[in-house]
Amino acid sequence: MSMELGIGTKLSRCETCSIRHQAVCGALTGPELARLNQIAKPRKVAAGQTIMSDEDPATFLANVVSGVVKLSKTLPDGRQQVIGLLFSPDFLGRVFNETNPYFAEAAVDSEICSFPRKQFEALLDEFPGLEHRLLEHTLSELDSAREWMVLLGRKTAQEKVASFLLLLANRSLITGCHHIQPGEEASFELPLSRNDIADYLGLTVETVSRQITRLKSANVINLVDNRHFTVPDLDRLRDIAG
Amino acid sequence: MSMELGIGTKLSRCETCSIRHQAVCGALTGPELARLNQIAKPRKVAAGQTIMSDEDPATFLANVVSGVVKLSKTLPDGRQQVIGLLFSPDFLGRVFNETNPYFAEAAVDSEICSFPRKQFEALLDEFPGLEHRLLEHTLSELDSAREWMVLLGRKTAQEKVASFLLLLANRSLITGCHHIQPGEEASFELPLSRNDIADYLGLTVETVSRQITRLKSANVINLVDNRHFTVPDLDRLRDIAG
DNA sequence: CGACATGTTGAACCTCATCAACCGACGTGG
DNA sequence: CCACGTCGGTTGATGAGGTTCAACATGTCG
Repeated sequence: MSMELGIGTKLSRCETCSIRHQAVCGALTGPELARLNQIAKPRKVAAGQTIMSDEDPATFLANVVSGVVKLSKTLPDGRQQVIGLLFSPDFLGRVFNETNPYFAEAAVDSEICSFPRKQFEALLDEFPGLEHRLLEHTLSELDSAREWMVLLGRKTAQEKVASFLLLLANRSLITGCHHIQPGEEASFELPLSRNDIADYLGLTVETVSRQITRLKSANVINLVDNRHFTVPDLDRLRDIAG
Repeated sequence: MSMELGIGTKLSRCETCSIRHQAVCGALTGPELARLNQIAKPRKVAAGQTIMSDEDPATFLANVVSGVVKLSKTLPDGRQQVIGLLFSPDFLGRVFNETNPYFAEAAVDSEICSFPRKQFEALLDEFPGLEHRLLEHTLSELDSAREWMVLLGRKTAQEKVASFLLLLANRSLITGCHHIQPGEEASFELPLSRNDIADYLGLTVETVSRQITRLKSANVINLVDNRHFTVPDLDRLRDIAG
């Protein structure tokens, strides 16, 4: 049985999970982790597939195991705003609430590990360490959201695009565990279409496109293709991002 | 001793606190509440006074007991963004972090009840119920922040101003426990200067001023003075807010 | 090959920012 | 007591940054 523990027994899925220590699950060990394992259901999600929708009841929560998840909200008349990107050890969904607070879809091919909401909440109640991890995670999401509010409210198109590229660079460096040698150009992937980038930055596709070509002309970035770019000098990008 | 309990003893400050059940403290009773009471320090803050600054180390946290607290962030070149308003039972400050994530100042004369951060964190660790309350609070702050991102990124000046007035109306109705009779005009207070409103909405003072007079001309709102307005028909305001 | 999606580029337009003047309220000092 | 400066708010004229609309390029898939 994969949920038994002890020398010689088979390891459970949670125990061998690649993000075990980074994600909220990191709070649990032994029999506690086994309990989580019982309700965890891994799932592959292809790029473009929706994971959860606002309007829908919040039936499950999830960890992002790999890939990128795009969170968005839409105004009645169709205007859209991307309100966040979730990367590898991030947590997805809304605990203690009956409806999802946003629309979530896979930006690139991704893997998530989902939990039925009610059962996960029961575990939160039972294991304060788990709830603590979730709190820490929520707090840092709140910090990021507020940082983004400054961008949306006060930055120019140029600064917005630069900030976005910088964000990707930072996240890629973390999750990829990639160390750049001085002088080495780091290469990054754009997990979003121009349209989604625009919706993330509160701009239009055209403006995003123009600003990207402008950064390219200024040799701040190089485009290897529409979805990959390199940054010769991160500090210069940082300056422009403000 | 005010921290002892039992029939006939004097009630502690926390026990008689007006927001005791609404704030995070609501999780505690009896000896637990007494522990919180030991580290709680109430404080009056005059309008305009700063409460905490980013850059400063996060030495304390607080509950907003009365009044309104303005949270903001400033770009190196001085551009400012108000990233949130805190009302009566809201929680102020950043647990588990060495520096404050924002600049906080009293928007109007306010009272807060502060706790040394380290000691409060120790209580969180000791009383899971307290941490749970804080999590719930943080989650709903995150929801609001994301809602505001839609406003900042996608709404027009007109919609922004209308949304802001609507927000005030909603918060006033909650905290004031005020029930509007059908046909009765509800009256609200603007806790922010035009300048701060602009910084909250990602606009300039001039645009805010123009949009307010526009709403006034359309009879959506009435200004009794610069800091007070009434709304004859909240649904109309809601329509304009989008 | 044509249909479609995604991205870039150009031109015209418009919303909102900028700059400046003005107004009323308030406090201070001659 | 009134002139004066200051502060918060409004209003007007002008202009720039970003949107809108449209054309075009490129790549992909039936």
